Amino acid sequence: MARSSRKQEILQAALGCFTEYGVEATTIEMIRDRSGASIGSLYHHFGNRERIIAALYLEGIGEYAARLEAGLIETLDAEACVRLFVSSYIDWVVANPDWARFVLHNRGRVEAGEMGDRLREVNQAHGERVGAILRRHRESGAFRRMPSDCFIAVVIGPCHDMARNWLAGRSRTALADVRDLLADIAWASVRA
Amino acid sequence: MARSSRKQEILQAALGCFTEYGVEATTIEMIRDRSGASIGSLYHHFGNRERIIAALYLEGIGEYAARLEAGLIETLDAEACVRLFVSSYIDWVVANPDWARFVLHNRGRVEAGEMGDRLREVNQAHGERVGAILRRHRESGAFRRMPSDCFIAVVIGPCHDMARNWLAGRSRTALADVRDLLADIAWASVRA
DNA sequence: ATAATTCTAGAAAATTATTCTAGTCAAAAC
DNA sequence: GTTTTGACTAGAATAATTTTCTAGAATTAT
Repeated sequence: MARSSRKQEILQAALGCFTEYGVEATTIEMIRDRSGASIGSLYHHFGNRERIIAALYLEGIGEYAARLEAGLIETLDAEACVRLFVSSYIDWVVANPDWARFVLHNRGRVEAGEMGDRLREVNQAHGERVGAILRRHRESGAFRRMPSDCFIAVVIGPCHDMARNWLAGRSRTALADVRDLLADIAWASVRA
Repeated sequence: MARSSRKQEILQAALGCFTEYGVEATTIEMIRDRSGASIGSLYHHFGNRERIIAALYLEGIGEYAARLEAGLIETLDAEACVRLFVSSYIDWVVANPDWARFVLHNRGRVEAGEMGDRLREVNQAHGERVGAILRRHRESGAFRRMPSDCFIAVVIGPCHDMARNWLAGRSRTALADVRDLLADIAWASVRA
């Protein structure tokens, strides 16, 4: 067995349980069962239940953030930049629905817990890198003037809501089908 | 002691604990302590921990939904209607921050749990009443054509994100100060 | 080969949630 | 005015779940 594969097996088992039964309702025993690991192994790798949740969360947003930043670096045009925000988010959700659902519903839990500081660090670092890229466009006058908090919320907020509904099976519209519409609206909302 | 005041005391105590320590970390014992109730009383009123969470959630969205619907009934103009969505949401969050934070972060938990069906019923009924009001405007051509799922997400999504950030103390901008800006953007995003 | 380290195992202990029995209290029925 | 009924409270007992702990297997480094 490859090194630390057990750790990944546990995380995958946990995500499976969380998706199927909800985070609250899954017990350590269920994760142990599905992963084939022992209690000892589980606690060796993660220390406690909460850190399993936090690890899954951090890995999820990490992958998405990396993708977004990689794309942004190559994108010089303000409009393309805004559209990339929308489309890379939608693409990630469509490609990783279980992970996306978990991440969308558990930020508060992780932030309130012992890994909260760690998460805030990671988010802040990511936010600053993205912010630096956006600042160029803002200063060049490509965007309507508004607080930067608002800018992010306006661009990605509709995607979050739409994804949440789609992931919960509440949406009659396929998420992938509204990618371009949401990108249009996002750009129209923030252009100068 | 007025009838069923104990029940409300327990709910308030629970919300206090959830705000202070997070939902995961608060135990029945902590709620018992803060409310002054006994274990027996707690279980008499709610049956289990999850139903305390669900009751708090349902009461929270209920109050907000009632306010919104009351406003919508008196609003005949399409633009005013969209602005009302934004402003009544922001006003509610500013007036009830703890409750708003709890509701924003625990929808998934309640939906996944035993009260999930009940919540979906309530949400669907609310959605249909609101949808009926919006349909008039849509059919009169006041709105840009888009799936109704998208419409809601575009109007209220930025508010959700902004509120989430503000409630978590991540926002430098006061939420009340961007109410009109968000309403402007919402209307610009959905007008024909 | 052997020492060091990481990892796995599962029983034992601790913590937390829930059930259960025994009541109190206030109002309705008689 | 007492009895009865049902809602409510109490806390001990029980059950479920998480966490700790000790021992040993597997892997890596020396």
